Amino acid sequence: MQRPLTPPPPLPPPLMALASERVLEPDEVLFRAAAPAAAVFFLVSGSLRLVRFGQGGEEIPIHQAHAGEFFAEASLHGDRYHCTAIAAKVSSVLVLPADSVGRLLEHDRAFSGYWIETLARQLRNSRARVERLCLKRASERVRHLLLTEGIGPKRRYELRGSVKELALSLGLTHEALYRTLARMQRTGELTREDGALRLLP
Amino acid sequence: MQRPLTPPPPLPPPLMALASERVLEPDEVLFRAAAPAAAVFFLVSGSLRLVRFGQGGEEIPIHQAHAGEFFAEASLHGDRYHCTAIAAKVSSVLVLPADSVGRLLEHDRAFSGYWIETLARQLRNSRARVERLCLKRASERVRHLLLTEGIGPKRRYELRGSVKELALSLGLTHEALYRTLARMQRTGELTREDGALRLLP
DNA sequence: CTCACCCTATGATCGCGATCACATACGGTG
DNA sequence: CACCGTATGTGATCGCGATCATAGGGTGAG
Repeated sequence: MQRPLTPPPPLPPPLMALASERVLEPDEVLFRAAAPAAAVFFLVSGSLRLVRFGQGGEEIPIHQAHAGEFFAEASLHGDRYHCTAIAAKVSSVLVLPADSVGRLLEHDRAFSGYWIETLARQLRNSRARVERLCLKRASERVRHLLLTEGIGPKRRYELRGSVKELALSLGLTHEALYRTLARMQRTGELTREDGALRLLP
Repeated sequence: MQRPLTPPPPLPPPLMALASERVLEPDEVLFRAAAPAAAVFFLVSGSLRLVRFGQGGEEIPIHQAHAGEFFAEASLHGDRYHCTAIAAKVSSVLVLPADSVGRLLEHDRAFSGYWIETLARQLRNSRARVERLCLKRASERVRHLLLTEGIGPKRRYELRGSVKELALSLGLTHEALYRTLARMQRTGELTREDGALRLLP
């Protein structure tokens, strides 16, 4: 049972004033690549896949959005979405019209500061992921994940969603990740308890 | 002879007013991880490696900064550098004290808009790189690079720096990249002319 | 010039992760 | 209840990229 019950952080009131909520069913498409970029979104609950389609029509996963995250922030500066957003489960999103948010950015100094911090945090996360994906061995990627995202001296990492999803975000197949986790447990580098990973040495 | 002679884009005047220039010799360290984050930087010419050090003391490359890019933008929000910056060749950087830039962000609306666009562009680039690194095969990464970064219908990609550096940023060894480029040329997917790659689909 | 150094490039081998296959457990649905 | 879909594992095999080795070429220093 996956019920963390962590409410997403509240948004600034001026932003909430622009928002309308939309509930998505699994596999429902929120927007499609190349469609006019009309809005920025905030995921209240559930999760979405942001994907592109390869020349063979296969899905290329770009990002997995989790509760409490903005996505499609590029709508503020580009005029087209560059990926397709598909709900992975029942999800609730806040729709924030791009033009309204743009006006808010220009006139509300506190909000532009908030937005800069949001972008900077996402940039940090994305850079950390690049660093992780440049590591060659699966065990190194897992260790890096725990070292950079883990909490406390034991580097506890609560995994949101399934191990399969984690494997995807680590650039591994789920088989490779299962095996790597099992091997790291056997060698005593790692423990798993309910839905969390923890480093030992 | 690697002399693109593309001058970096000019910075906004209020930012230039805060800047002081510093010239680095090859292998000179600009800042070290965990040192107090005193400044944001802009690379005028040359290139730098942003690295961390693994538990074995080996360099883990995080980013290669090129002329015309900001780096260590996180200095505005964190109080420590989270990586070490080392000049890869003779380089010229603009030093932008974090507290001054922070004040500028609070008071200069045009500049905060500029900064938001800068962060958003970097976030897009970083996300594209994540997407690229999640591809399994080397040829797919090269194709993805040309499709997303290439210019014009022929997807021309001018490579800045050496093939070895490109291999690093693609998460490959240089041997693998050399071989992949050679194979793609043999199969007619790709051409190389002086310092550029071009797709031939 | 010679020498040192690095980039470029390719060959040979190895190991890790991808891939295919299969078993089990769990949760929801009719 | 039976049935289905999905997540969780594990085994067997294969292919690709990592790794080690080697060689030519270009450049700068002395």
